[in-house]
Amino acid sequence: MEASSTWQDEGEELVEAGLRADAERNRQRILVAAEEAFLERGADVPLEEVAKRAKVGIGTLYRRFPTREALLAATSNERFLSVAEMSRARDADGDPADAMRQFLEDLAMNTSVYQSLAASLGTVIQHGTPGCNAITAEGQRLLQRAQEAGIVRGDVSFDDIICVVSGIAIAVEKDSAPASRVAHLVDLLLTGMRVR
Amino acid sequence: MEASSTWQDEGEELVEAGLRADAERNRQRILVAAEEAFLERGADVPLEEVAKRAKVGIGTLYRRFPTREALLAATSNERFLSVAEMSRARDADGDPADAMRQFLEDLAMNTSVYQSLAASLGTVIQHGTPGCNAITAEGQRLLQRAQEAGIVRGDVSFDDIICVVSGIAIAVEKDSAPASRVAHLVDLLLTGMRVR
DNA sequence: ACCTGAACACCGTTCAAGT
DNA sequence: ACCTGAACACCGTTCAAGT
Repeated sequence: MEASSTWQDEGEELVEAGLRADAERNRQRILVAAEEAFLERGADVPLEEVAKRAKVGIGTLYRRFPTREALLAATSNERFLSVAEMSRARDADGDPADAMRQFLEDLAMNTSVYQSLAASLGTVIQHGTPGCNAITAEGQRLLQRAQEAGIVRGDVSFDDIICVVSGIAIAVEKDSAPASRVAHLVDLLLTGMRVR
Repeated sequence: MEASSTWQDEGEELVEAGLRADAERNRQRILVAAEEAFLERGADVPLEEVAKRAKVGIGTLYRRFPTREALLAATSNERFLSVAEMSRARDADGDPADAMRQFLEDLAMNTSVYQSLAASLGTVIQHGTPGCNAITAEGQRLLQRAQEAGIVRGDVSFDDIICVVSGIAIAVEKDSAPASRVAHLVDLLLTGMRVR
């Protein structure tokens, strides 16, 4: 998945290596337009509308983002990066269990920013963007540390967690009080993971 | 949701009341065709193909099943009924915790029979068919008994359960070893619900 | 009351022509 | 190398005409 593309961090922006200047400019405009369109109309918004908002031809959009998931992964990139970073910062001086809880709540909340993004979290998370990689790395790190500390059962995998977080995010998309429901469901999951 | 339609149980078959004989015949053929098509091609199969297999006009399909979810609820009806019935039978002489575990595993497995049915479990379950009602009733009964016995936390709702079961079913749809994974994830959920 | 399928609308995806 | 948008394919949904 996107194995051939490489990424460069330039300050806040994510830039794909080796693109001609005009192509990179178009790419950024597509990302901005997609973010807007996803927020207003959900992850199912017609890609034609994204192209129209970005003022590029539909072919250009397909050239950069061959699938809807690739586009979703790209627009989620910054959000995912910040979730991972906040988690790393928190974990330095806090309780591992609290760090895990907060990480999962953040992930679930950030997976329900667009209507119907949650259903494809499992696919999106494997897209190899820096944000996706950061989430995976941080999640696995927290999981391993918690397991070593005996706080989490040994038979729980990161995959299991992603699956249940998807379920939580799906439920929350249709919910009126997202935040408290997320907290409740994450609590359920955490208790489930804890060794008896 | 289908509030105006009434249902009659006639042996194994579910028959909608007040339909002309030819209409009821068509309805049954749509159900058979839909079941086949969903199994072979997933819950996303074009409705035109279902109509073609049933040898009815597409308009007839829309007349009986105004939405895809209504059709999914109808084809899932027998499966859901049998899940609820098996659960009731089991519960009579067994351990309440085991009854709950088996019920959740059955529900998750039967929610992943068609590719991409799981994503709409939350919507489908509210469709008022006998099967959906039976699942809801049985689930709530098991939950209440388990809570009264102090086996399950008091702050868990049936909604919470449906949500996590959806997540499990979604994960399992894409999985190669469904049965064992379902068991593992249900175990996680159950431990989560248990009072500490 | 019910059935049919043509007609319309909408969206995804490709690709020939152009810079 | 990159962009464009017409063209094609496909699917959902409605509705006038028919039994």
